[in-house]
Amino acid sequence: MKTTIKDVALQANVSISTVSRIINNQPGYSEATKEKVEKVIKEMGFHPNGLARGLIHKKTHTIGVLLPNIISSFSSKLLNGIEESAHENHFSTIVCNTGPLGNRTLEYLSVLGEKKVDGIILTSSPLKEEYYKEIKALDIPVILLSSMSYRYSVPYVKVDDKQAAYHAASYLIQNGHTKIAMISGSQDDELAGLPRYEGFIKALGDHGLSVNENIIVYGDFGFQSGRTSMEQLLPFRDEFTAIFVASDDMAMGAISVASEHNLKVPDDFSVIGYDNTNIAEMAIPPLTTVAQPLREMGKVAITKLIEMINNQDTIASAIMAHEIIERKTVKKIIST
Amino acid sequence: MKTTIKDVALQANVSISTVSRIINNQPGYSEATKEKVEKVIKEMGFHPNGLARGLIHKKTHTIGVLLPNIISSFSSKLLNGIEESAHENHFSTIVCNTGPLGNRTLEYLSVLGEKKVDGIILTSSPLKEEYYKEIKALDIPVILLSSMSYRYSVPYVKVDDKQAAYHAASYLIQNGHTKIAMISGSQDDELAGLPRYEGFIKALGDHGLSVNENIIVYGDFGFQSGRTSMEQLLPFRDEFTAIFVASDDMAMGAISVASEHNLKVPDDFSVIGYDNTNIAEMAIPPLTTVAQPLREMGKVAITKLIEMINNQDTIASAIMAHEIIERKTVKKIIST
DNA sequence: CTGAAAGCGCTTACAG
DNA sequence: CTGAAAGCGCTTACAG
Repeated sequence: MKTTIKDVALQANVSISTVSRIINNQPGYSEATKEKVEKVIKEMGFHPNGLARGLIHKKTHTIGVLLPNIISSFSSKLLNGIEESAHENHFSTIVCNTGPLGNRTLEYLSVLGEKKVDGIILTSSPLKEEYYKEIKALDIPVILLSSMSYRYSVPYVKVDDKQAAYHAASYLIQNGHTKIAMISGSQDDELAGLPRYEGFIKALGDHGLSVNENIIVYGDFGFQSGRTSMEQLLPFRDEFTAIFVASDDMAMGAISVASEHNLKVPDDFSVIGYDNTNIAEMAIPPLTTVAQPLREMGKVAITKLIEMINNQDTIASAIMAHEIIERKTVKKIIST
Repeated sequence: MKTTIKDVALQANVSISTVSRIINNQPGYSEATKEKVEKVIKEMGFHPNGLARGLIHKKTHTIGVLLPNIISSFSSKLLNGIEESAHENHFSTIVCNTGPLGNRTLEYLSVLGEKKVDGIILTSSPLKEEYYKEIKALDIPVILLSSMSYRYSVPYVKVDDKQAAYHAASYLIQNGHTKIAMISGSQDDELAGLPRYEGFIKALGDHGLSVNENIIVYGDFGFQSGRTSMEQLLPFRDEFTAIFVASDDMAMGAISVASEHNLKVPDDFSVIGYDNTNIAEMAIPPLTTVAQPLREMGKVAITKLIEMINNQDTIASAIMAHEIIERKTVKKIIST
């Protein structure tokens, strides 16, 4: 039997109210009773029941985080920032792995609703109408992380993917590359696929380069699809000197296929990735890539979410700065 | 204002008790009232309040998971198995990143206590006396994952590290290597440092090989320490043909330093890692390593924990099978 | 088949 | 400074 506030009150010979005041640092007791009660609390190892408190305050100090792929280095870093910042603010975080396509999102939303979380972070996936409706019905503050919605006005924190891709391509161009391939995500993917593709195309255009459709191929951001994408690119080997790859994992896949064909990066061609996951720095040679401040983004999301929880009102979104991390996979080319 | 059971009762013109019976599938109402009430529930979008339920049942259907390093691929895989299996069993999981040395463990234990989680999984860190005491005081079932305790009788699920290390070394020996270096974790680390070291030493002994202290160096399992360890090994370059590295991250560090010195794996020396993290398969060449069934281990931990939650009694521990994943970093040597 | 009442463990006016 | 009572949103005997 866990000891309750009643047990403490009995033992200390005071009322429940008094014990409550003391554990909540509210005025209304003498120093003497305070000491007496605190002694009993120590002795009995009393911890107030969070459920009872939550029931009264309508606050659980718990937030729910929905992630499509908990196992990826990308999600881990976001989660790391979220969890750390949540803990600093005395919030616990419930993780929900919604699956690759976010299939379990609705399920999780419903349990988060019953558990009365104070807020929800939806990461890396589009805000579908059904999600939005459920969240509205639940009447819980939400923030989108590494995602956004044109349709619904929900605050978000993310990087500008189009701009980041634009910079990645520009970086290649500044290093003398004019024939540039791309391994892109699907154009159906409004979050990470399309915008990176568009940024790439725009950079080429702005620098007076033409687009060569032969050397734009599509994967799903995963290692394996990087491999197959590279195989599609191989026949056009002499049409490019560099590749912009929309994820580090795909970049690693591409490089490993190249290496199997005795093609060396960056000597035979340059590569710039996207994400700056752990692998990027461990790769041989270390991968030049576009970094998103993932931990930082997680922290900002929490800060904003808590603000929403405390003052009901809407909050501005944040576009976080990306950065190109120069490592060893892009070679400066002297124009021929 | 969220709608409560009272609102539903009022609207449907029945008592609270009846509504309660209906949402809990308990006998005691006519088909007619059931339909009426369910209609109202839909209309009002009523979801029972989990806090109130938890207060009564003394069950929250929530478990707490303590991880020392949420961001590592190792922890992510464990967490993935845990979360998936928890969700299947209708449990939510609160993640707690205790920090590299588990410094925040006590803090988290206390909040998990207040939140009345039904069970706790402590992963990858030793069960210190203070943790054990707190957990006992909280009176919540615990299971150790990728960890164990000699001192306290707490169920655990892990791999036999000593045996796995023994196999890794034996694998090298079977491939003709007789001069084998090791990059180990600290011998002060009873969980992953000492046992892997011991398994390595025992394998050498059992195969009649002598131990060369020059080529046993110590890191902290991280990429950087793999780099510095390799630098310590370099002066003794001709005293080994293979290295057993106690983590994949360190193996990657070692290989990258080697590559900077124009040493190629496996042509110049072989490497076998430990963990089978994502990087292992993305590496060039892909890393031969010892795999732990991490997702599976997470699932087993949940299964056992839930069993403990339901029938108070103690549970047997599980030693999971490890496996050597043969990839491309170990070369068969023909004895000279 | 249905409802009134007590209770889960707390907090918060209210009264003294 | 202190306590009795009502209430947070439910469930569960108990009575009818």
